[in-house]
Amino acid sequence: MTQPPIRIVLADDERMVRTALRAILSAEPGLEVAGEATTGAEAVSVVRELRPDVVLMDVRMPEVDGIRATEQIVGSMAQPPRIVVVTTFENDAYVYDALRAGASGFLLKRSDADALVQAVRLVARTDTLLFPSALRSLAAQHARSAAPAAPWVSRLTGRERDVLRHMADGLTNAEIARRLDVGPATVKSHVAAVLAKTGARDRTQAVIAAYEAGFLSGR
Amino acid sequence: MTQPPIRIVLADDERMVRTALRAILSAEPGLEVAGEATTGAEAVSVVRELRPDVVLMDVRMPEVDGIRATEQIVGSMAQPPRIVVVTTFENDAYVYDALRAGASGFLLKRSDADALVQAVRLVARTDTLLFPSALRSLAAQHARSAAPAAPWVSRLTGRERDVLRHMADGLTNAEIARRLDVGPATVKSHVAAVLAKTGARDRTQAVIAAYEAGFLSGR
DNA sequence: ATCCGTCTCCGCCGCACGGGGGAGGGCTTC
DNA sequence: GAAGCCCTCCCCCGTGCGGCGGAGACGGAT
Repeated sequence: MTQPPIRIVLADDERMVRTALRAILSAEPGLEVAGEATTGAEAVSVVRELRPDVVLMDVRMPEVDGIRATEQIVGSMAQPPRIVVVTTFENDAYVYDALRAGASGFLLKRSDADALVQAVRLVARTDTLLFPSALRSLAAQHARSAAPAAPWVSRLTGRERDVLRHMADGLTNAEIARRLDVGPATVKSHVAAVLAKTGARDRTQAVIAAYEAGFLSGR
Repeated sequence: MTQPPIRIVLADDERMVRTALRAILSAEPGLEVAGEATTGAEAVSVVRELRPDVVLMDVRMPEVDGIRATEQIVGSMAQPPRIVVVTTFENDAYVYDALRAGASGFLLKRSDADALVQAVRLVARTDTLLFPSALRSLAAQHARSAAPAAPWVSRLTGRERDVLRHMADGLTNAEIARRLDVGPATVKSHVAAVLAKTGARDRTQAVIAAYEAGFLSGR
């Protein structure tokens, strides 16, 4: 029943945090802290060298952040370790980005010692609580529409948004005019403004921009 | 340091599975199997009555399946329990549907006792390993594009797919012709075919259809 | 040997679209 | 009260687009 210990690398720029994590994890039978890193870049090289089973990765780190480091590790190793991203807030953006980058799990800094240990043990096993394969594509898909939060969207006037939404429903200018109860010429003006602001050449490109920017999020 | 036990409800139509789960969980200090259910409908009423902390929910169950039961529980209770969906395969569809329904985690049936216990403990804590709030919207978003798998897509010929992809990049017929190294008239023919098969009136509607059908999944 | 689907291309026609430029009324801002 | 922004609407013009009908060439299926 004796198994090889779960080897862990800690990546966090604050010494206090690393010390605390190490203290908790080292006390656990079957867990072993193999190494530490204080920057994202260092994390990548340390992980590549030590080939641990699990990496506890802070999001905020100098130079290269945790997300990017995760990306590089997952992208460059044949059998990358499970990476648990440690974060302070339940910030949505972080979650999506980290999933897309290849993280296997999340841990909030306010979690207690028990949760930490359990999370590490769990994520070290291959197929327990959810994700990698399934969520990877899901996150990738979501990233496209939620990531940039396009700049031009905020520059559209209210009417222009109305018109763009109807354009994205595949309506002609005349149809939009009827829906909005205005003249066709008015719609043309709004369409022209939308094209200018989105940088689109024609209505098709404008609709594409709307989709890519997640402009249609509210249906 | 003594905390109230984590109360669990098991929902699975196979007695063997329930017995096994109960044996494992009951042996653990701090865990308590509060009740069982053998159908989705029964699961809903049992959970509503017992108000457990965690529900282990099988996907395949007579009458109402686990996904639907999860939906009903999460949708009808002010403070719904954490629901862990138990599944045999890493079937993508199940994962997405379950997330959308409000499940908090996943467990494969082949998981060992240890993983089971850890998963339950973990998911019982409020904010440890990821999800609910964050993944809910993510899953909802994904559902739209992954659900139907439009019928017309399979009817497109290879060339028509090429053309549609370029249409969805916002190119004109002339530009597509250059990219594909064919005459403009040829592209027109393909575009006409695409419009007919997608039921679109113009290229804009065709592009919309492509997006809605998740036709652009591969970039 | 025949048929059918696919890919390739042709002409003609009508129209919705988009570009350019302008104009008036209503609103807030300063 | 002048300046700006937004919404509304007008004309003219060129053209990309889509509908219609047709055709030749290649391949696989029967």
